[in-house]
Amino acid sequence: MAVLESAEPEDVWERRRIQVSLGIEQAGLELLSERGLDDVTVDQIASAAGISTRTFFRYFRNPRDVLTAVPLRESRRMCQALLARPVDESLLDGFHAWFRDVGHRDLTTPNGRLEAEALVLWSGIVRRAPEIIQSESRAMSVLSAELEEVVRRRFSFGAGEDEKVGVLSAAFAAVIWYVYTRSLREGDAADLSARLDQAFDLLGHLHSTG
Amino acid sequence: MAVLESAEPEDVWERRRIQVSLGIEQAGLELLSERGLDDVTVDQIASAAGISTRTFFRYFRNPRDVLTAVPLRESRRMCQALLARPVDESLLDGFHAWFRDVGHRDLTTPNGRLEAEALVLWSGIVRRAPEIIQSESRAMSVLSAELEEVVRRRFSFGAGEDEKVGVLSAAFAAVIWYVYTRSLREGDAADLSARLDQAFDLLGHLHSTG
DNA sequence: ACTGATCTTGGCACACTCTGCCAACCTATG
DNA sequence: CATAGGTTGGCAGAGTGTGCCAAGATCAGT
Repeated sequence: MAVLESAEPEDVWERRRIQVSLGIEQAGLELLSERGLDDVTVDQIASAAGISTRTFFRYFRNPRDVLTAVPLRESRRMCQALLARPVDESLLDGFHAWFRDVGHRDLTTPNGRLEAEALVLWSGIVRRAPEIIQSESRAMSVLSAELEEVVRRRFSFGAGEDEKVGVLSAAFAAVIWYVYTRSLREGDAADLSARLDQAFDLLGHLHSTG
Repeated sequence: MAVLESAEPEDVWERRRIQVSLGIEQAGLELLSERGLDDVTVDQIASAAGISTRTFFRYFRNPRDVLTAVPLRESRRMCQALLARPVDESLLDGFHAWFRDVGHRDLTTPNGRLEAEALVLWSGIVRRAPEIIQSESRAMSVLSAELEEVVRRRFSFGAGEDEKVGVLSAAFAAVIWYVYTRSLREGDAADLSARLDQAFDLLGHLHSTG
């Protein structure tokens, strides 16, 4: 399965910014992973990434945003992947495909490797400190907004149905996020697929349960 | 010694803390309302509330948390109200009742008035700066957790069905939050009820839409 | 190459955030 | 009052975050 490649930046400046950003992310995630969110300073991340403190703040607002950058990127990628899939495929199958392929991402490029490693580090941090999930819920909020375009197409909603699209996207995002983070805490990768099925089945039969 | 006072409504220290907290909230919300989140310092809130900066940090971590305290309290109250309702009532009817009664809260007590005023100020702030909603999404995450007890009872879920409870609570919280904040931005109070009906109807017929 | 337009960077100054510590103070209860 | 349990304000100090500016990188067009 072809992995979505971020548009090749023609611009040298853009490429450099991505490079620096990923460097900060890697250094930051490693520090966060070994010391915890409250015991890592910006100075530490900056010097580990080989940049000045001043420059750190040009890329991230604080160490927590380094953490949140990971689910934010995953959300964006997932929605892009969903948009590239056939519109008559069920949304659930789309999610299945994404979570199945997530381990198969393109590791031949340096950035691909860095992003894969970032996801692993993020997962470990969240697994060891589940209370962080709440502060990461901004990512779910963004996922909800990004899902709207996907939902609009899959369900063939028209122009005047923005609110329906929003409601469904919010519900899907919440369920996806809940199941994903719960699997992270107490399951293995294989669980995720079954849990997703169960969750969507439950949601799809709401009329009969209450 | 610490056994007998459990029946006591509130001891003096607790009452005082609530008083101070509401004072900070009121002063903070007024400042946030007129100046915006980025132009209010802790010093300003503290002196407006008549306390020291040091004391502010004993009640809130930062000005933003003053804002988030409002939806957090509303969530808690709503879940408490839902738990007090008949278990055979539909959840949607429970929500309707809550949002209908929210304007009828007890204004005969000083704290009741302060809380009502806080909600009005919060609504105004969110309406004028909708981008704040994302940072308030932590409140939705908490709502999801608090709804679990309600969902467990309403749907008569058993001991081994925690994940189902979590999924439904997450979905309901997301939908409630979406509809509520959307109504806030572009509707009037009467809209909320109809929008809720529409949203739950949509959710209840997921099996037929996709 | 040279020049200028454009962009990024690091260092500095400065205001603000947040916590540990401690002496002072309030409120019971005996 | 004496004592215990609790809250408060001030202060020191580390850390956060931004405006500003000089220095350096990149890449036209000349």
